[in-house]
Amino acid sequence: MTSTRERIVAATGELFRSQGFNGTSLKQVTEHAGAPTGSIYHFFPGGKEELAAAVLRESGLAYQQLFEMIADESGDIATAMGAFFTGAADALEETDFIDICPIGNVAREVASTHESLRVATVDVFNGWANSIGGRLQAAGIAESDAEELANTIISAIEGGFMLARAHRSTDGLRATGAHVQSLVEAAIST
Amino acid sequence: MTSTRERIVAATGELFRSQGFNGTSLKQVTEHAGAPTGSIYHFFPGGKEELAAAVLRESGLAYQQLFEMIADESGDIATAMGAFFTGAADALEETDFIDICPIGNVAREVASTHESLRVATVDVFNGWANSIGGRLQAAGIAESDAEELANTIISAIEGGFMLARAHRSTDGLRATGAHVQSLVEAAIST
DNA sequence: GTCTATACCAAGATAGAC
DNA sequence: GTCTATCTTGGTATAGAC
Repeated sequence: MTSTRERIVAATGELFRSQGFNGTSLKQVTEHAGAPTGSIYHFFPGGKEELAAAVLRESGLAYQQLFEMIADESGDIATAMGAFFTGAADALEETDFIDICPIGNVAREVASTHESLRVATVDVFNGWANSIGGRLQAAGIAESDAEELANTIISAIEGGFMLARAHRSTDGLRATGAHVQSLVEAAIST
Repeated sequence: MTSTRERIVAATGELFRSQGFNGTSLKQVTEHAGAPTGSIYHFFPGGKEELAAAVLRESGLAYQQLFEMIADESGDIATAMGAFFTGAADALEETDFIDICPIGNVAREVASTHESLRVATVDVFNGWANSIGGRLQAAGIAESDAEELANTIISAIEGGFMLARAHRSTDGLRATGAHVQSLVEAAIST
């Protein structure tokens, strides 16, 4: 029993994963969501841009919660990061290399063209950085170092997703996960 | 005295940097290049997709040559990587955050939708990986380790570009450059 | 709040004169 | 090989009945 709004947001997120922002038409959204054209403008009067902002913020939060869950289960942050990469790699393989962060897919498309969406992606990235950075600080890393390391980790994740989708292989992504894990371990032990 | 073909490719590359593949229209290309519509189809009978493939391959090669030049000047590969990140960060700031790798901009847009362009991005990434990996091997790192590290470096570069454009700040990119440099130093010293 | 029809415009691509 | 005019399609967005 999902609401029309939820179906529209979910369908847009899925399409963003495989086609990005400019590559996704609202017609495709309505078809996948099983909703009429008018519903998009009923729930999102600002049209495509407002819909996209909602998709970015909501799926960004979902990924953050996923990370928090993995971090809670893993005990220490270094192995948690490794587990996050492994889980993402598995998900990619299982979905023929499309089930991947829609935020990163859209971020470079809109950074210079849609200011409201650029801001939405930054807000999401900052939320992730706070989440990861907090865990790093809890492991004994100084605040400014933790912040920088968190940003590097996010860079490696998003860049790793890019290479994995291009190569249609997760080998590099898994190796990058191991590199990130060792980087975190080194930062904690110093 | 640039040829029409060169102007078209250059204009498309610039537009890809700020708007990506789907966000760039052929009309914009002709306007920026000062060329008529027909010229695009004269030089690139395959239309937008063939033009894009040429842009990706040619600018990919240009970045590879830029890296080789920096690596030659820097002496050791670890400081070369740091210099590459710093140079990219400077270029970003000087151009209001648009002068950035068009390949990475386009890669995630086309990976699941335009097979010929996906292949073009992979070829470019492999060229970079060989270039960086060769330098790492020359510094004494084993072949398979060098290959994996090269891919992680490329991930960090492309992901770092993404965050820098979203944040409109190069602080994170510079910090990531330092992290990459230390990762390379650690790999060499073991 | 749901749905259909449609307005309006920009996209990629093509034809054919020069 | 250059350029203009145009075809066709598909895009976003809106109007208005129900």
